[in-house]
Amino acid sequence: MSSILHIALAAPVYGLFDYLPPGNVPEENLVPGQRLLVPFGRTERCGMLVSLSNQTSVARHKLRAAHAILDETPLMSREHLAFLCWVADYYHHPPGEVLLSALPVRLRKGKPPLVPRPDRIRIGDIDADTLATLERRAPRQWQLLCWLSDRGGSAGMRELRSRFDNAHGVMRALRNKGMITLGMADDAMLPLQQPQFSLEPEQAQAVAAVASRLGQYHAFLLDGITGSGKTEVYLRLAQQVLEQGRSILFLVPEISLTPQLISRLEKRLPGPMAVLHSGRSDGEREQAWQMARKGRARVILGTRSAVLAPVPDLGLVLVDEEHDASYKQQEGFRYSARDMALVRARRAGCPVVLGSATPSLESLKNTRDGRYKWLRLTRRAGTAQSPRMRLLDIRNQRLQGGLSPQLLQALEEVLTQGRQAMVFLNRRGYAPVLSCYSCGWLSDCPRCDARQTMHYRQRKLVCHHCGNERPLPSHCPSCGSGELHPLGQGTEQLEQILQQHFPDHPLVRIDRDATSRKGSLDHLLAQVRDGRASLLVGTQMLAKGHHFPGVALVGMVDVDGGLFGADFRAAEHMAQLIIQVAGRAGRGEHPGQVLMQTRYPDHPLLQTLVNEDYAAFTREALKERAQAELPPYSFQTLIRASATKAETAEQFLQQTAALVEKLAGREIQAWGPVPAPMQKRAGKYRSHLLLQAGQRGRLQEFLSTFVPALSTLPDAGRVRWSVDVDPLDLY
DNA sequence: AGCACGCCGACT
DNA sequence: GTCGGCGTGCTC
Repeated sequence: MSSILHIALAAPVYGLFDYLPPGNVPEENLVPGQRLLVPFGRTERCGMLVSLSNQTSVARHKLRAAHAILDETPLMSREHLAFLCWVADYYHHPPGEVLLSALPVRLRKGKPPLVPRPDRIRIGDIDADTLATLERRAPRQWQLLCWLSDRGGSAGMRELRSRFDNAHGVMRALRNKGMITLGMADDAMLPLQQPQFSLEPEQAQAVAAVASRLGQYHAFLLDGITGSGKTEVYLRLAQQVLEQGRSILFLVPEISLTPQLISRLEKRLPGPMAVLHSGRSDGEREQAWQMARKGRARVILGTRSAVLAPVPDLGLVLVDEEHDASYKQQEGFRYSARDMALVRARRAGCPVVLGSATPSLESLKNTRDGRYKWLRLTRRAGTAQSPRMRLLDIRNQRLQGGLSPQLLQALEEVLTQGRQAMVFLNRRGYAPVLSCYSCGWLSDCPRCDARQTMHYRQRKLVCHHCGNERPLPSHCPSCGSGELHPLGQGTEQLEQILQQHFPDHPLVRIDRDATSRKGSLDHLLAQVRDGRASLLVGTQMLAKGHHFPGVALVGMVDVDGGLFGADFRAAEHMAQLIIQVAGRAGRGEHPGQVLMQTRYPDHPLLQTLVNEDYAAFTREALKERAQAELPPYSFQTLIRASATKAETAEQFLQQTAALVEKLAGREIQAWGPVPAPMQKRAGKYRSHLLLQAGQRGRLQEFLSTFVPALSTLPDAGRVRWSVDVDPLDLY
């Protein structure tokens, strides 16, 4: 009885690779979910055993034996493997890349799992004589022992670290003497910290609605305005799920996973928490991943990729700010963590809650269709009032650095009252382009169809699309004249202008340039929170998740950018951004005001947002989408191709379009090939073919024969191509 | 993705 | 005469 091992390998090849079992290994030792070392071409790779059978479509002589088993116990359950295979199938992405991207980096490379780091410290054997000398000879060790004994002889490692700086050396010394022991917490449920306050009626209703469905799949949209207390709803639900001994997967957007959120959850939810996100080191991520896998952490908090982490006994899935674009991976394996969160909940048989103040049109449509239950939080907690929004018509205005006299006036008033104000501009750098007044030269990027942005302090020109940079020229590279001038504004310039205008009011700028060093964002945010800074300038980083209760005025320098975007989702994203930014104002007791500069004050999108609300905007937008048969009323898949020559990419997609025609019925429409909106990017020419269908099932069925056939097209080897199922933006 | 093979320019 | 540039092809 010869077994065939079906193994996933990280290679851009569809399907699994078949191997024979390693020599001298009893077959019962092979379990799906184990990693194996296998020969692959001339090298050796780490792969994941997905299944065993006695069948293979590979010629007998090509089969090779695996070299070794890397894990005694499998790293993934069969259910989790099945989920990941489902994901690979849905996105028509090579299963090896999907399965291995769900592993922490070291494990993916075939390294042995890290030894679990002890998370608890206990008093060991204390010898009276040694103790006496310790007080004099090693005061730090003495202090630590006293602290431990005050807490009943044991404490959590995290607690210890926050209490003692650089506890590592002290601990090692004590451990060598046997005076302390390190180990794992016994996972006994700690008592819940009951909150001291009660819920608003709407919050209580939302909690009750979800709680009534614990133990079964049900999807909820928690549609709650900024400040209405969505997080409190999550926390109450999580507490109930923990009491049942099940786990919570809590997804948040990239930017909002802050130390404040982590510590808030830690205070309210008992037991260890696994935090998974890209800002942590590989080691930290692996430790957290293992905690999740073994069920030692019952709360798994993370960004996009956390949706792929193994979580046994899943009892609740939470997706905060579900509309956020960072849930969609924009390169390689282009999955949507929000959508996969729903799939996971369905497979695990547990509720899923999507929360947002500005739900995506997709989710709103699902509530209309009855697929999600719509839970609304319409009241701000406490006495906080919703901000007043006003448009500032800047046509025929004398602007100073892009700021109108009205906006400057309003800022002045707020600042002299001793309150905080925020100026928002979704463009970093000093100016989006540098130009020569004598010859018309522009700071074009040599590798993209884009301009290089001027960065003043760093004295350079940078392309925000490919990263290409050069020193800031003092004279025109084309005609040699000294008449170089920046055109337009970025946050760096705003900072400078506002500083000159309000020299007595300390200012903080928050954008990717100002916060690139680890921890600098928290440092800047702290300055705002404790009132050291009264003026904030920044990009959309400001709009996400941070609370600024003291901000009484929000100025938006330019809301016109999103009004006429080429992308059909541009208006939706702009509306979400405006509402999210507006939500930063007046979370304290004062009502805030929001001033938006525009040259199109009559634009229907702006009118609806200002005179009505986001809900009114979404009703209009959904009508338009339905009429145009655009998502969520249809389903799309984008085939992207890029090559060093524009014709090569175009040619491949023409072959692709012909293939669509051959394989598809009327139900699949193909648009293109068309050059991508920014055709040249990072030195490559990019082209698109958009597929669309009225039904998801039809499109999926088509893709499952179509995508594998793509690699057989004549020019497939000459271009880089990728399949983007449910593309979020068409760039 | 790696890694090789393979055919054309500047170097000990 | 070789070292090495990256185009193309394969990996159970």
